Amino acid sequence: MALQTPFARKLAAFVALSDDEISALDKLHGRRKAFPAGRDIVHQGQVNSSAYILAKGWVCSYKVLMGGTRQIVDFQIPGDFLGLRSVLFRTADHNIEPVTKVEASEVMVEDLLDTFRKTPRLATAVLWAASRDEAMVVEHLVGIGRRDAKERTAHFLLELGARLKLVGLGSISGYDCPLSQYLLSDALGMSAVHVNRVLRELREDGLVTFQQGRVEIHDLAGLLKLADFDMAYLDHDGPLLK
Amino acid sequence: MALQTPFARKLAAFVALSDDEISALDKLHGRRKAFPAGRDIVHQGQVNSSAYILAKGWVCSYKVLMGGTRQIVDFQIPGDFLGLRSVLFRTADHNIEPVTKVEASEVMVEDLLDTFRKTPRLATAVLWAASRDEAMVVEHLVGIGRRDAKERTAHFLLELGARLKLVGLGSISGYDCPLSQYLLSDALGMSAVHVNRVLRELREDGLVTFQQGRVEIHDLAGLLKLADFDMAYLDHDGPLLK
DNA sequence: ACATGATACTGATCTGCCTCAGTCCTGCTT
DNA sequence: AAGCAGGACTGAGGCAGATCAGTATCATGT
Repeated sequence: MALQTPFARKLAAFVALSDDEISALDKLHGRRKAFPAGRDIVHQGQVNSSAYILAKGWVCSYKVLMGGTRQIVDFQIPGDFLGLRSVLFRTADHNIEPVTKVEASEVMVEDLLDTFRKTPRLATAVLWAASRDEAMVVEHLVGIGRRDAKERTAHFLLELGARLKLVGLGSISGYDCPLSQYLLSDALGMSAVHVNRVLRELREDGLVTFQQGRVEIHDLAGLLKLADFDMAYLDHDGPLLK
Repeated sequence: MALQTPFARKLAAFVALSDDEISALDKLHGRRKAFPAGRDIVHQGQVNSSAYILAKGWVCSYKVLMGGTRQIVDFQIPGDFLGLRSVLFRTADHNIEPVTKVEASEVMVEDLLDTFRKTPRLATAVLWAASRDEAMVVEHLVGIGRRDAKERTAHFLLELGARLKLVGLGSISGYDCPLSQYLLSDALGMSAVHVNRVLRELREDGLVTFQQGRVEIHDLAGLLKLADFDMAYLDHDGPLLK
């Protein structure tokens, strides 16, 4: 059976999926819903929210704190699972906001737990996918904690490129990116003003340009070196679970 | 059947465990090993490392970057799972270093995957535990990205207290803490010098003292307010999965 | 044709935190 | 008892990045 969805394709990188498992995954996809850009799909504190599998468009997950400032934890792109934690914890611990117009399949909690019961290998696969997401958050943590603004920005652009390439939405030399400098600043933990200056510096150094919604990587080697980028945490060679 | 280990106690917060499941969990605990403080249990890039369930002592997980600086991602205390990602990814993406003398039970990969296959509810439970860890990492990310040094330190001390209380190693008013100011600085993403100044400020404000390995919380309300602390991500009211 | 609102971009000033360069104290080694 | 290492602690000076206060450009709607 062919791998239909980007989500199945992602899981297949870890667990060699049987036909039964693939069809169980397909059944997981519930009603397809559309969301406009800007209005939250899930918000902090919401109980019994749904989970989704993202089919089209970009979203970001973020947390708000007292001062009104927010920290974007990660962006999600097609094939990514949304709101798994919100479901497992019953109450959402973060907001999810569409960056662009978005289409996503709803996943019902009971269906999810039921699928785990009937096809335990899929539970392991989802655990793997969640661990991969955690690895990404850890990488952001390290970036914000110990990389300076320029390295951090470079790293971010490289990571995004690598992720998009894995789902067929970009190449090593460039990709379309709907993020504003404000969104970038909320994700990178710096001011929008500074994001702007850093992007100018990267441009002047001949490393990357990010203009009109398009990222072009001009000097990959230089960028990799600046960012100390190691994509081990995104890339694995073949399914672990046969 | 009684819940023997802190690990089982933690999982029971999410999944109501049957006798069969509890004994499956117990069988997961392999050889008990001891490690001296300071020498890494697992290091970045190591392949086929084991996972462990921490029984005694504290460890930290950290990543090193080019400049030789490191970022501590989290500390683990008894009952926590160590190196799950290293196992699922086949190669470790971070280091694990004992902060004190440590005892831990080794978990073999095959046993783990086997347990998931035979008792799928345990797979869901481990997924939940992993998600809880991710929630903690997310909270650190937000802290480093958007909280200033004082708020961040306050938040850290509160979180540690809450976690220790859950496993019976401390109370709301204080706990023993074997961390040096250097370790703190690596975790909080600031210099040791600054950690020292911030701790002094917190002490002078009458909020907390951290001296001679002991944290005493003197003004809980004030500290909670300063840190904008919300323990929803650590605390859940009863098992989700009956 | 003219407001309105996003987003990109810039210069000037201010500040939180880092770095350097120490001191003091305690416990360990020889 | 001296010597030494690790950790807590302090002051002075510097800098990365924040904040403030704009301008320029483009796409909306009216």
